Amino acid sequence: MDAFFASVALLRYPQLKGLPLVIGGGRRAPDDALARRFAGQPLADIPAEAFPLLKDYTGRGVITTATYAARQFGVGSAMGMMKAARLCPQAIVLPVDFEEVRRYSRMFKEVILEIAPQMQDRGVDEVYIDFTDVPGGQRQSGRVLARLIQKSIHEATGLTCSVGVAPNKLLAKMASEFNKPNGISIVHEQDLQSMIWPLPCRKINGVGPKSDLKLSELGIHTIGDLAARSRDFLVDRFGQSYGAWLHDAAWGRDDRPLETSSEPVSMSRETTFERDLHAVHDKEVLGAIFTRLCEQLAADLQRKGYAGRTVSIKIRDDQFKTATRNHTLAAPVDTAAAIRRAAGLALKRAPLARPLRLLGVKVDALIARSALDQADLVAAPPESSQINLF
DNA sequence: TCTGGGGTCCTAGGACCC
DNA sequence: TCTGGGGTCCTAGGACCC
Repeated sequence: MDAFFASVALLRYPQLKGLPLVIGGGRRAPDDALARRFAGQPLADIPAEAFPLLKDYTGRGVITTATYAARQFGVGSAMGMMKAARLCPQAIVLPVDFEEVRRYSRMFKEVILEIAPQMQDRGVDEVYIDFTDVPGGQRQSGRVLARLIQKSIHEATGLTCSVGVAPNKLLAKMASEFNKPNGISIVHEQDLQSMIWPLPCRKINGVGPKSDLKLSELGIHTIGDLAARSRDFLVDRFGQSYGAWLHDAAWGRDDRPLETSSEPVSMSRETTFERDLHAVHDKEVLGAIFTRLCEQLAADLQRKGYAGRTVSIKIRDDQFKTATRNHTLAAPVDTAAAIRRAAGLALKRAPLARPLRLLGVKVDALIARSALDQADLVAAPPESSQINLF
């Protein structure tokens, strides 16, 4: 989906179309005040001048999505809001409306499933679709079906998307980036040299900043450079698994099947504080946050019907150093009290000398509740046995 | 100028078992 | 005398993705 979060916001506030708009910013909801000020009026009647600007933003958030108008100024996903504010102070900021985003996510996926039932979910705004057995899926190398999907999604939601068609997921993902927004791109096996090899290695889904840096230190900048190196060379420097994978990726080889369903492995909740907090000095407020995270996580698990045996905590200090500790139980848990107790044991072993900016709780090794004997779930401990760390 | 939140997968060392 | 090989589980960190 093209600039998904921002596009969803523009459906609500069409008067902002064409203006630089940035979505993100964490808990703070900059349009709360707006909603109060214009209560009772149609949202589309709120003048663009009334919206909050990036230059007035203060906080620790990052950008989730920027509109194409905002991207012209060099701002983009994952950039800190304060940095973005210097690059494009006049951009309008809106928070992510998660409920609305999830609603449109379900809508566009339903449209696709009606047309092509073999679909793999890749998060809120992305899917893989198998065209193979869809009637007409091969016409004009898939262009006809791609166009039908775009048109159907647009009619149902008002949103645009970009489609890449290729022999496998790796190439299709790259192809989908070629012609944004609202584009279609087709990559055939024989296009590898002309369309894929000139691209920077970073364009491979699975090559991030660290590997990209290491590659460029080896003089490998484009995917063609990568393809020119031997498998052994790459295995020697990147390990058996990743090295061999890099080599295959450069040659456009990918035999991963489409996964139409999957079971969750972990669930977590974490929060970055508005100001750094210290384990001793801010004991009470940290303790309250800790308990709240456990309650939210338990609610998530119960709502989705899962329990897990490994409970982890995550902390990040003022120097952005992250540490995790975990505790594995004999039986899976899904209650706030049991999670809090196990997380407390893990937290006791964590380094807590420095001020903290983030605290998180995670449950791993999940098992569907339906697959569990009720008796396997650890009963909530009595109040008196709770460990109060902070 | 600091850098969200929710995930998956991989690596590597150590304990422990046969 | 100086010490196997294989397997599983647990723990911690890290790369990467949306």
